[in-house]
Amino acid sequence: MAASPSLDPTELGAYLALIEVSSLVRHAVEQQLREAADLSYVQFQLLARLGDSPSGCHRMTDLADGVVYSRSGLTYQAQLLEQRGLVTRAPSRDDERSITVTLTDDGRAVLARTFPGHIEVVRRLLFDALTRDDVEALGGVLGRVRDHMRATPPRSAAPRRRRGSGSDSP
Amino acid sequence: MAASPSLDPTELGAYLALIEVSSLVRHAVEQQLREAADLSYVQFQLLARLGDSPSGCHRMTDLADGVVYSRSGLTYQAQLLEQRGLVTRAPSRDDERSITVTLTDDGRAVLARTFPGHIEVVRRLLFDALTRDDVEALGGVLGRVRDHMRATPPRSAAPRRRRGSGSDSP
DNA sequence: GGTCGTTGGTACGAATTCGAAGCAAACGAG
DNA sequence: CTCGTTTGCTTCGAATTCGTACCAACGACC
Repeated sequence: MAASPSLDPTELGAYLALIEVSSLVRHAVEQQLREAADLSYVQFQLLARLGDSPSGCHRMTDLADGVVYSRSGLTYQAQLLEQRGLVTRAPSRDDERSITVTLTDDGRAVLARTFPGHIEVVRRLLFDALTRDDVEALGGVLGRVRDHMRATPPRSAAPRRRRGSGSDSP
Repeated sequence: MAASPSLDPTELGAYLALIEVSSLVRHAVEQQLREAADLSYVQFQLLARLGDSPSGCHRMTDLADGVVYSRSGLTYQAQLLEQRGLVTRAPSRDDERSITVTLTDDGRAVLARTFPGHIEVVRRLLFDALTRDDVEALGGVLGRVRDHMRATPPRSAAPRRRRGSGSDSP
């Protein structure tokens, strides 16, 4: 283990700014969404992801992994969305244990109705202070980080069991 | 109001990457902190902020605003930290209704013990994929955004009352 | 074709989170 | 000085969140 894997002031500053900015954005967006469509941020993210998909559907696990959420939490949210008629849940044909979540027309409508306001808040908060170059730099760097994080380490859902000592053998 | 304040693909990508990266970092860090010191992320942030302060103390409200947390949530967390002896709470001398939260020696010790591991995770996740220039660009841009967000709009704690119709007069 | 380990999802309980309501101290105008 | 307003914090109830335990379906292997 490294004795002092300390961060430069620059790195520390970047990290703190990242957390602070994302918290503030989240907070603001959350209020806007709640007020405009009575959706939590996760719910909106789920709808957005489904709307983005060509098929308009996804497996539960992929959704949970995508929005970085616990599986049980996703079950809860999916139930809520289903009760409101914004999504449908049905077992997959390929894999009997998979549940396929599909965006309904109502869901798509809500998404379409909510998106502009959401975007507006984000633009005002995030991009009004930035130049074109800033935005490109930001996107580039964060994209690289995302790829890095999604590649190597444990995914959103940690491996099911956690054996005491070192070697978990296949 | 703008008819379509839509975001470029570039902007949208940057926004999504920001949310995704921050979520992943938060998630990873949270697990590490829980495991290493049985601290939630907020708790750690609070300790860190107090440790950063020259006086080692802050008002409740300033802490809540700093970490972007509800006031009631902060009360809860502060109680928890106080029970564990990591902070002290005492009414302020200047202002009888303010509570001053102060880091104890134990708290400082826990912070010192926990910091390296925390930093290590952040470095591995966030900075191992980045060049020096990347880090500087990231910090610069995000710093600018933070200043922008902290400046203009509603702070973490929304104004107390929200009158029905238009004119709230001073 | 049976068995073991893995994966996808759900129920349950415990802990957290937030907003609204409430209370007391401080401030400002008259 | 006194009243109305604002600010700082806590309590309360309701909703969310997560981890863990659990069940069912899949897959590999013998």
